Amino acid sequence: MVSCDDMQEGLENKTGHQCCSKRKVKRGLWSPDEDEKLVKYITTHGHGSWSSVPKLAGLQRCGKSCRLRWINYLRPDLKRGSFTALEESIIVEVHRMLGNRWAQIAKHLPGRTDNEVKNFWNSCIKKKLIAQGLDPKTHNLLSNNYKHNIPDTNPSYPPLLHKFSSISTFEYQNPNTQAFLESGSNSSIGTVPVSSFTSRPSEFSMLDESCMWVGGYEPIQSIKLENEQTEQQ
DNA sequence: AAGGGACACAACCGCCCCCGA
DNA sequence: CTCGGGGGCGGTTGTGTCCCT
Repeated sequence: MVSCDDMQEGLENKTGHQCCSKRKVKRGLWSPDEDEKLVKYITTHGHGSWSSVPKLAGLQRCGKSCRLRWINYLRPDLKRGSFTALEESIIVEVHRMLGNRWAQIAKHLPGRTDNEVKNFWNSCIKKKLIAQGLDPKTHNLLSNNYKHNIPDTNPSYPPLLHKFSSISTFEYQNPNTQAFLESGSNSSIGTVPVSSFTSRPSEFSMLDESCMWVGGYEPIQSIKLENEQTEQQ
């Protein structure tokens, strides 16, 4: 049996990152002791240059490995646990607009990492979309021939969308906020500046000018909605 | 109880971009 | 302008766990 470290020893100077090519680095799962060292160092000093973190923190790891461990697992502001229906709907909607730009998508989900979103997409959402007869890449309908081979195993899909039966007022600090209007099962039918948003669509989602999701969490703008309800599309 | 398939999640790889020398 | 290093990102693989047979 060849251990990961043994294999790595042979490969060390051929592959891997340049930042760790000069040092013997450990790979694989992080031990609680390593986690503790990394957390202790970063909370005390900040990460600064990641390439120097392992040395200064007393770790035999690559700087990139430290960065990844911190960002994906050790960061104190991480939200653990299952994705909520709202988070899922945000992922689907943003993915439809941006594609596989996981880091961008993750920015719409405070406390979630790009890796987490990517894993959730690949292990869960992708299958749900396919089961619904939707192409997970384009979000368009798949061909009938393809759909016929897909079992109807996910009657609960599509994900929950916020549905507003009426809108009384919008109060925006930022007039550039965009509303992405939805109509039935169609994709977004257009974007309009919210300041001129006078119709009352039953379903919509909004992004501000920096593409931050407005409806998903603590709103940037003050939005007053009447008769808000959440239901299956 | 054992084994093997499915699944979720952690971690790594390799490429690209940016920035400073 | 060019080059090299650092960091960010998406794709992929590895590993542990659960569940079914």
